[in-house]
Amino acid sequence: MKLTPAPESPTFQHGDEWQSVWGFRCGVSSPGKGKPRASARGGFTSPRNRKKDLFDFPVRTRFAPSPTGFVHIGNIYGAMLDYAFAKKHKGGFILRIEDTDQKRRVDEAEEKIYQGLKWAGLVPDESPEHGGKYGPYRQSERLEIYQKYARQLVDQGDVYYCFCTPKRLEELRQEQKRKKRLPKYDRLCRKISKKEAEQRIKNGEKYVIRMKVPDNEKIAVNDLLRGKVVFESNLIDDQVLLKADGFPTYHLAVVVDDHLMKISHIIRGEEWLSSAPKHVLLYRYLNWQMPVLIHTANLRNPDRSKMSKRHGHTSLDWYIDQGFLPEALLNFLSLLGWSHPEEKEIFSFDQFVKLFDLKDLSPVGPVFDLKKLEWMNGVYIRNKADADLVEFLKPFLPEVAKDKILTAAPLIKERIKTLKEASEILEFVTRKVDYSPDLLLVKGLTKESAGQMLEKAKAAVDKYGIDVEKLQKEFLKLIKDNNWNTGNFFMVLRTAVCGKKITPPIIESLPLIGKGETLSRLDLALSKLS
RNA sequence: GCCCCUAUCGUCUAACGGUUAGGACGCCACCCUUUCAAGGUGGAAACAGGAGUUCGAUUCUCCUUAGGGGCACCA
Repeated sequence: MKLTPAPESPTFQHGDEWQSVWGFRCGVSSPGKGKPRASARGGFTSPRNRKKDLFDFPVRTRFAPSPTGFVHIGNIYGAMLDYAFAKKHKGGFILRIEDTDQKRRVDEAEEKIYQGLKWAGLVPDESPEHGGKYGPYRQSERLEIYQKYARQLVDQGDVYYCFCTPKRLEELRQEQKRKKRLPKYDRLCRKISKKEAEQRIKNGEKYVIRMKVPDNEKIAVNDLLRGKVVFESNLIDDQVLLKADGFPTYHLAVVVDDHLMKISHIIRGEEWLSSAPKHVLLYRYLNWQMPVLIHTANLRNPDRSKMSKRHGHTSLDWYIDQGFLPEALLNFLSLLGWSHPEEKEIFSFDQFVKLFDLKDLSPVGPVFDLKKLEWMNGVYIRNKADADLVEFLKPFLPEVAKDKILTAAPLIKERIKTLKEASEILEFVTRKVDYSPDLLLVKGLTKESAGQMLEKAKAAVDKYGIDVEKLQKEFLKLIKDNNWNTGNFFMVLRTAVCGKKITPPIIESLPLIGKGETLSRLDLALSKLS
């Protein structure tokens, strides 16, 4: 059995740096130091001990989503890693639209991707929108390119024409499934001579192009996180590369594009690891240098399944609508599979870019913990200057005037975890919240005593207007003079004015309502008591 | 069915053969306090199991178990 060596990654500096640059050595086991698990598999250097990263070629990463619908939070996670790694090395971050599946294409999806990236601040250097020297960046616009390489592979004899109908393939699969065998193409058309195949094509027969996968080989994939992963070629299907509609499949397109676009590091989800040997084969057939491959763990639902709509909130839009701040979301996401060297939890994205390294990523799929995200978002909200916070708050408080939002900002920033919560906590500002009279009878107060408190509070407001400092003094005096319970007094006032027991500090909230409305609400409360 | 990946508190993670296994979210208690928060202090909470290797394994190897991913003319 022949062993196919793991293809080498792009040019590297020779000598000692090699290992530290790539974080692994191809096919050489590394004794001694290194992340234990990894060193046994391929010899990682220790992230903490590693030398400076030295690249003698520009780092270029790509985010390559399919425009099939909404932007998934996992998309943002992946794009963030791409962006951070590229920027850390002063390299390029490329957006490529993988729209080779006509059936699944959704028109608005591409626009959503641009918006999502913009919101998150992960703006690509090259994209269909921005252009760039390696375009077009939409795969549907690169058809001739794929066809050209498909032709080359035909000429080299590394691929073959296949005329099997989808129906036959389906039946084949069913049969294999029934026999509990590996579902795999039976290579029927591999026997057809090139001449015959070309004749049949001339006759107008529909065909696809499949790659010839060699027998009895071990195909090694070098993954930056997992070291060398070896696959049996016998278990790999003769993958379709060019579909009957002339579009490439992912496997052809991704290899051709990553090479032509000079992508140095392919960062993609772990679901691609199984098809990586196919790509290794294609790089070999095309005689191209293999980029660095890294398969990152997918985000998980609390039940550990791949994060999906069924269980939680996966759409970026949901997070935006809830009022999560982009910097909070990125900070949270950066802590999935990675940790700050000083164990910090809160740090800027710039810090992350500086400290992040692909090699330090954990191969384990992290559960997305919304509670922690909420906490972190709260931290970011609290840390924002009031004037800045106002801008973020405005869309969530369409009925509240800007100056009132500014007044409210310091009162609510310690009480909300998402911007959306502001609308609930400030509900009393724009409307009289209805409540039951019982609510005014705090801790066994009688109607009379509660009424007395409100009468005197009203008199104070009437006299001093909404002057926070004066009211503060006056209310405390009233409490002392009348020998009231401090908590009770403020709670009665709070309920009367806001209609609920949970509000920002009550005196400071009065300016949000104004004198006239405050008096009117106190009157309403008094009438509820009589 | 087959292939591949993975395994530290409930969750996110630190640990690179020798630690009272550290931090964060969440949870509980107390303090502060006009409610709620925020803040402060403290607490409960983990090395999946079994064999090796070693003077010594959370850490290295193997097996088991469990979880995840993949096996399309989808990406």
